[in-house]
Amino acid sequence: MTLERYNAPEREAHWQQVWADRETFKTREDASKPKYYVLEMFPYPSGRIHMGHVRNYTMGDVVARYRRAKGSNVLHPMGWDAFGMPAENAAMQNKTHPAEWTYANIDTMRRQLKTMGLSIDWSREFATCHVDYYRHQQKLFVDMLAKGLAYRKSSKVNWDPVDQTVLANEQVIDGRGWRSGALVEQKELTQWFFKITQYSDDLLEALATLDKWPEKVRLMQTNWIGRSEGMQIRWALKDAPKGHTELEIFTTRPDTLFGASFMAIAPDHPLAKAASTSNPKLAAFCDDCRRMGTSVADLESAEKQGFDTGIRAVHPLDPTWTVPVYVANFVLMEYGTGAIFGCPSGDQRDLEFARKYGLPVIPVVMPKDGNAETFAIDDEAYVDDGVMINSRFLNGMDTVAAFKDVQRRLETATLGNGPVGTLKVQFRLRDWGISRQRYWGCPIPVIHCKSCGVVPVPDKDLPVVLPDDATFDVPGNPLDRHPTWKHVACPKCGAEAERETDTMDTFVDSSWYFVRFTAPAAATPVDATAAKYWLPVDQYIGGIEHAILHLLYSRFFCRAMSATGHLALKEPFGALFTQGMVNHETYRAKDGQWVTPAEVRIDSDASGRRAVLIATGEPVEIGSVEKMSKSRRNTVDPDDIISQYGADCARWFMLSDSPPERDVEWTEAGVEGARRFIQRIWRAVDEAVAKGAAKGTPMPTGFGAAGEALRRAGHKTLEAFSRNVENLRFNVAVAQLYELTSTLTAAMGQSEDGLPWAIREAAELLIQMLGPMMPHLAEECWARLGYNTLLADQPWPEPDKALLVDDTITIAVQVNGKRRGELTVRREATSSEVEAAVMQLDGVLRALDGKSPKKIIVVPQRIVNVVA
RNA sequence: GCGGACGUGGUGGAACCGGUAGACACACAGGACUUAAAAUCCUGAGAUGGCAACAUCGUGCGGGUUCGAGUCCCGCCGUCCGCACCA
Repeated sequence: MTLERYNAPEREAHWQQVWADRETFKTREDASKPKYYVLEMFPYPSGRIHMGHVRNYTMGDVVARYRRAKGSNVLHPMGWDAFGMPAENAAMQNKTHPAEWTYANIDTMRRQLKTMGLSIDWSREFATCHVDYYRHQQKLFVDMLAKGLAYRKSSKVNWDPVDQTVLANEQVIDGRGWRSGALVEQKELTQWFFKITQYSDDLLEALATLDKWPEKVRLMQTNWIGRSEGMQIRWALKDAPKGHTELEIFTTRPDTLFGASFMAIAPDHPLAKAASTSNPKLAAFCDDCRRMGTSVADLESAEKQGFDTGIRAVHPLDPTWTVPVYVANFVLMEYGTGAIFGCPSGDQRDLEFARKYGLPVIPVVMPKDGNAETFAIDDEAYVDDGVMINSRFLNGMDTVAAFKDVQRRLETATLGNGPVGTLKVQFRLRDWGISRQRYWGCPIPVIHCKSCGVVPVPDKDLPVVLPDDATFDVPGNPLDRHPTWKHVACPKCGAEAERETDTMDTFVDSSWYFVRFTAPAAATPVDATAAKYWLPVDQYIGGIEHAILHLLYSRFFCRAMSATGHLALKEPFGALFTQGMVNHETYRAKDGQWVTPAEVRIDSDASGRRAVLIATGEPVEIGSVEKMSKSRRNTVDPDDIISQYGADCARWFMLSDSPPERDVEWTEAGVEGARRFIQRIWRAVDEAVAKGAAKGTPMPTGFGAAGEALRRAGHKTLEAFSRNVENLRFNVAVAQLYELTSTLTAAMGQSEDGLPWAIREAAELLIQMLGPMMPHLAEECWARLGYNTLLADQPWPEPDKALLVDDTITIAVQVNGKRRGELTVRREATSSEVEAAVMQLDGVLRALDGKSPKKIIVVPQRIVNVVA
């Protein structure tokens, strides 16, 4: 055979050029077609693309190309999540500018992505660090401010006293700053927040409508929002500082009120602060508690600690009963009212606290089948529902009835200015703090004026542009220390004023980029017509690591943008798919150093696999399979793979074997397998051109057995493949193409009237199905099959329904549930026909051993079970 | 601690709604072609016993429902993930 091997790198460059020249993937608004918006989470321009990107964008590209062929008008854009800390860190280390570093990375990564042959409309590309993007984000901010969706409040930050800078949580390692190693302190700063809690209920309830999201993600968001129903109850205080006549707490268990033995308030609670002024020991205790907060690591093991304030609280259901008020380290100011009542018998934390400080433990709920005389609490609280005991008028009720009874009594009782207790829904969700004391982010467009206060930058003065000439040689916020940038006149009164020097969290940038893609050049943040046509995103694909924050913030932004008139949409992503990670074996040399896969050669035989260093032949230890990471040096550079084997090979491997939601292990052997398959397709098409009918030959009137079988295989594969791609079951779809290829190859070894036509048909179907997965090879084969059109422009073939159902079928025959043979019958065979045929089978007769069957269960077209 | 997912050959994984377990691929073994190798093609293979036909066992473990269970139910064991003092 003189057929040359398919030269992937060379042909891939060719087809990428053809697509670019013809603007094949440029999206045009076309109301005559149904729209389909496919989006993969846009990358952070960290330097180079990695295999995770390759997997993510391959999956998205299969969907995009498939939908396009199916007749949808597809939007498949790409951009850059380009603001963020790494650029600023790089600037400090390398004495460059964050913009320079970022744009250089974008150029590299764009070039890399283009070698993947993605069907992306590159004309819509943008980077969030460009003023043409963030100017619109500033407009959104100003509008949210006007609507009360953005506000300022005092909040704690991690403060590095040596570097004099604010640290993100991930920059705090074991309670110390990641650069300076100094002990991190908590510092109060006034910061900007988005009022996401305004939509707590809506964000929670709308999860039910997202039926094309993974159950896991919806559950994670449900837990994150954390809705709980309970009561807010006010207790009168005795011996309290002036002005503190009562204490309000939140509880989900008002039914256990008679089990109360103490009150506990957060160290930051106003009552704690008031009591501290006259009590130095208490003040010292509160300070201790605050320091504990910094080292999140040992929070888990932190012991319950409390301090008796001397204040007493009056039980709301018995004015003669008082309990002590403690400050406790486990009560959070941010949740509920920052105060609780302690019921040790019904809550494990309260129990530990009570045991430590010798407080009473009164059992108030026992299991339904419990004995009130003997039921006691030892070292485990009883937290389940049950029957009330030791609770006066509640005794004998179940917990639900007791809740209602207490609610009725507290709502009618009054204290001070209103009812003692009110029904209340609490959420775990907190407002979203967006202030970052950094340079490389979207400036928050407000001005602080001594007389006018916080003044939003007027629309006519937008955008607030980052100054190019910031310095990065010392820690701290470059915007704040810039000599001129922050000094401006107040837009209201004209007096000297200062710009806000905080920039926005980069999660803000990624909370609406998918909207901007629908009209990336619009003069306003959103083009209403384009947004209405394209949104919501039909299929969003990305990593599970964004299951909570990014997706929740984007859902919030849709609501906020709708409230400010920019959008009319609640949910941004109709369907979500979370893909697994790319893993690789790890290798360690004798000296314990990690070794990269590129430096290692694997030899394997029946006795196992061994790894050696290519350079020296020295043996290398094969370690566990881990997520690709720089620290373990088990990464494979997509550039190397693509330049050596081609993009199609990398794409095909990513889609094969592992289900897309699960982790995939990148292996050299697997890549070799993909490469072999590419050559196999190449040869098969060559053979099909030689042995198949000429292009455009009319269909023969009849086919022999081989032709008929090949046609059925082709159409059945088409039907199943399409279904699997639609359900993103790429690994199964891939297996089907392997199978069809084998069937086609085998058929070409035969000869029969009509078979050449069937061969051409099967080859064409195979190539068309291959199109979304290995687009370059498919174009090449399409041309070889005699077409001068682009495969990328071909409509998706429709299976011939008549070929999907067989006239005769083979079904399994069981005796007592054990398979004893099989039976080939007409598809429409009646149960009695099947029964009769079954009783002729050797295997059945042998298994029956002369006995006659009790009954025969016939499941049409499925199975027969003879019960003896 | 709470919540969730998963557990199938040597490996990755298939198996629609409860109906022939192991598709497809990798690795392996044998064969063909070749002076040889590479490449390619063909064949084999869950385990045990048997020359074979075939039989028995087999989807983490133990029970259950069913004519029939990888799939459904109950109880364990293991692995992974998320949240974590949320009152």
